[in-house]
Amino acid sequence: MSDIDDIDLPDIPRAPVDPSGDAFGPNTILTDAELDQAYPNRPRNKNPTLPFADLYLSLFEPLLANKKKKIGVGIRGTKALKPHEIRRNIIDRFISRWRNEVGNDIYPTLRLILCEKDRDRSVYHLKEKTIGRLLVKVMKINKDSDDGYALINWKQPGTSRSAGDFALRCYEIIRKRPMRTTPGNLTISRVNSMLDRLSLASKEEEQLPIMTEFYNNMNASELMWLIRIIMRQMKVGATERTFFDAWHPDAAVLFNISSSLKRVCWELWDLEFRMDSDGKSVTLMSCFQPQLAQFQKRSLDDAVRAMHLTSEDPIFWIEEKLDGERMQMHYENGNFMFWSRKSKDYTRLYGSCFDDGSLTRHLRGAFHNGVRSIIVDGEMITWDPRLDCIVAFGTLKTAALEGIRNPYGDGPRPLFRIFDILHLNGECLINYSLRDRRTALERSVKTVDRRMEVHEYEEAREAADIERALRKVIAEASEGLVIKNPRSVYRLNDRNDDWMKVKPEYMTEFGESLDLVVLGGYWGAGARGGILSSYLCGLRVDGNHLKPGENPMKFRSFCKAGGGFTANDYSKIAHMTDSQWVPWDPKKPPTEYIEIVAGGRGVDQPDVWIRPDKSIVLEVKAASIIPTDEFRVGKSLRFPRFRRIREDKDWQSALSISELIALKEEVEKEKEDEEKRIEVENRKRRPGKRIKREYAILGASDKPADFVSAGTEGGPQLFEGRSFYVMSDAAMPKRMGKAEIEQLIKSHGGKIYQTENATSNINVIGDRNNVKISALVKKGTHDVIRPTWIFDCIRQHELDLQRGQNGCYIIPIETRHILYAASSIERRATTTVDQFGDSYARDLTMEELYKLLQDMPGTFDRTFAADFVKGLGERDRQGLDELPGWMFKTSVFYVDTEGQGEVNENLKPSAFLALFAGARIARDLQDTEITHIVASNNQRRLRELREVIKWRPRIPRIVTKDWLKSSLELRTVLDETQFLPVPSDDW
DNA sequence: GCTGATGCGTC
DNA sequence: GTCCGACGACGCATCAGC
DNA sequence: GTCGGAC
Repeated sequence: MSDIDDIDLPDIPRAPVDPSGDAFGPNTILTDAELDQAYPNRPRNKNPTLPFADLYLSLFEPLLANKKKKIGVGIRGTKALKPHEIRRNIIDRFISRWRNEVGNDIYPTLRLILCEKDRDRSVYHLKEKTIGRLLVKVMKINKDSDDGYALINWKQPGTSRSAGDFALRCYEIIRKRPMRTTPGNLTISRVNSMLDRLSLASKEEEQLPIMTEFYNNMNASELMWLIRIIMRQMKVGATERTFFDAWHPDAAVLFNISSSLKRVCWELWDLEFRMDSDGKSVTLMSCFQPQLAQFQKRSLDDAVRAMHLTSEDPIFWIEEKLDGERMQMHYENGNFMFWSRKSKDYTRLYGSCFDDGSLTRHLRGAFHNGVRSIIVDGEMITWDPRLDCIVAFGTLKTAALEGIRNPYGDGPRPLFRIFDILHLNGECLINYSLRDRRTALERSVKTVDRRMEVHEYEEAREAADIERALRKVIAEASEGLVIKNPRSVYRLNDRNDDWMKVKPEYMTEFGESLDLVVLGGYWGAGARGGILSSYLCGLRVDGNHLKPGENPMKFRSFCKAGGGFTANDYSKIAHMTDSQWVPWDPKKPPTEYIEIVAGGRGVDQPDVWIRPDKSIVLEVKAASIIPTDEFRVGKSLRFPRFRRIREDKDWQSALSISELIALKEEVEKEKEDEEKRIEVENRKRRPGKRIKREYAILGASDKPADFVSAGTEGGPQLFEGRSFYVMSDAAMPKRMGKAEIEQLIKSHGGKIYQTENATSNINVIGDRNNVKISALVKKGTHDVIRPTWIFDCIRQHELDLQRGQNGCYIIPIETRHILYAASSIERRATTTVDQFGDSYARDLTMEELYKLLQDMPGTFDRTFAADFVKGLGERDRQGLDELPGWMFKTSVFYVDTEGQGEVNENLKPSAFLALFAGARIARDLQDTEITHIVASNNQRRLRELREVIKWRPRIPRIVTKDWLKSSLELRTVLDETQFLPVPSDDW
């Protein structure tokens, strides 16, 4: 008897495995025979499909005409129909006409009406810009003519009211041509096959003839609606819900379990037929619409109330909300399939069997015996095995691709965290409670360490439990929490109170809130056509960033804000900035005031700009500050949204670049503090139990802190005379945009090029295997060095400067700096030794280390250091191999003795660590070269220390031993302010 | 051949 | 409450244009 | 993802 059979499952008949559904991907064009086999009961039409023009004449335009609520249209004696009732009537009439005149197969037309849900035809790669270009060619007009310009700049307000409505603008322009005015004679079926061809065409030379064919056979209205279909934006005031309801009472259910329009049309054409509970099951290899979590905007108590706790079962669940991608996985007898939240097939990325893919090849033995088939729901995240932590959002695809190329490498890789199960061995589980599903999940899936894991949850009873979890989440810079009702069934394609997301912003105003100056504007689309609906915001250049002689009213682009405005906000802003807007000329950008990313790169240039002193200040809220290449500041906002107009502020009092850096640090510190508080609380409750911080390695999120000091004025420049080609952003030890890295290099005198052949002896920098880097690696002409090396060099340089040394010391390459070695640097790196024979890269045993320290001649007491090695406990030695010998080369440490003349036992290992990393150990606190004091958190002693060092020209940083340890673990000198000893009296 | 523009899909 | 469209950031893929 | 607005 297998484990699964232990689960008490009611006797639900086994759902048949559907042979149709998603087994054929988009654009598989099947023969009739194949179709007959896959869909034996599909309906056949008795007559040809209706003319394409009928769609707009009897459906789209009538629907559009009844989109808005009309008052007083009731005919005398009858009750006025509500717009949605009118719309429903229109749809009903269209469907019944189709049944009468054509037959029961409505699929050809429904896939045009609900084009955004049609997954049987893949994407066209055509949007406004490209369609505009094609149309110019199709109509053989000059792209610089008025009409050509109006097509490309479709959002720009002009003479007509079509600003922001691309299809409408096309209509206006097409209508002027000597074209047919009466509808053409293309049938819906013919349009479908032409669209099939269009979706297979990828190049302009293939697209153009098809578009021309459309153009020659349609009138302007038909073309307008065709363009809406191609762009998958009907905007007709009726979406799939309305059509499904009109088509068949089970249509929505079938769509939710299959995501297939084809099945909705071909299996539910008969109104007499109703699906039974068996048919309503989630089935294997058929993509279902996942359940979503509702945003909880009321109080935590309300959230708890929504869990419907009873005295018999007063429990709800708390899960961490993971910052990855929602993914469903289907498995049957060695075959896998994956789909994303919006039903995109990702099997190619993660694998179809145990022999391929970035994930599935590692999943042998992931299921308990007896599991023949299973469907699970979870979050795909990125895991870095080297740091043993979750990698920041946005790296998943990269990691998965790398996992395919290099399945057994030790780089970041996909990790699938499963939190639900929908199907097991032929049984659909959606109608079981979450708690029962969980039991089934735990009995069927085995953890494959850091590849596929069952997501943890925590049982809770009251709001205080959420609060506690929330604080922990803040400290770990996590996304938030999901609160789940363990008694709830799985509701497909639904957002309800059974799953609720709770975000930290709710409690504390932790989300960043920033006052930004508006620099530019963008014309809006659709309902916001004809107005400036989105604004380019910027930061004032100040401090070191402003070069002498520059206009102090200089701003750099930082983010765009286009959400959160009410209609009233827009009119107010329009009023406040009236007649101050200047069209943006890409050839002559107003660089005196506004800097955007140079060289044509970066985010779209604004349509219009405004002088900062004539502009306004917007308060913008965001989830976090993130690195970017698109904005000149090098940082941007995640999920930015407008809050209010700051009429009390102007360009001078709004946020500047230095203030942003300060703000960022402050936010991080607050998080640290919060974390400490929770640790204290937890300790009180469970003394001795260590806080498990599996997923939040110190410094993994954002540290080391920013390099605030750009290069020094006048002094020697670290990278003087060196050339660099930065090929990617930095993933380690923190994420940093390509532009930001380039900026960093430039500010230290380095020259930046955009190709490796620009000059000889170029340093190629890269941190991931993107296309460009892969191509270069293939050529094998250049070494690719990780950005960490740049950071290490700069940090070292900054330390040198602190100590008054002006030398420019370039750190030798170590193995960990190498992304790819074409030459012999790898060998050189491993054989590089310093003057004491201390390997930069090779692991040292404790014996070797002990000997090394004893043999070292020099200015300080070697036995003092060597003694530490002997005295080290096993625990302290762990994880301290492979230490970079240069890291603290120019640092002078004083390990506090608390005036006892004897180093505190707790601090002993610190001294050893520092020493090994190249630091000098000062024996006397009076030594004025001391750069760092390693101290405990004894409040009285801290006060004494600060008193002693207060007047020194170079004030040493007081740090905890954790700073040293973490710095060494991460191989980077971390920001000291994150590791200030926190005074406490109990030590 | 490389670069930038454009589109798609994730959040 | 629920739905829907108009917006934000990123990374990757692909093609047009030089 | 976020948000406002229509219903």
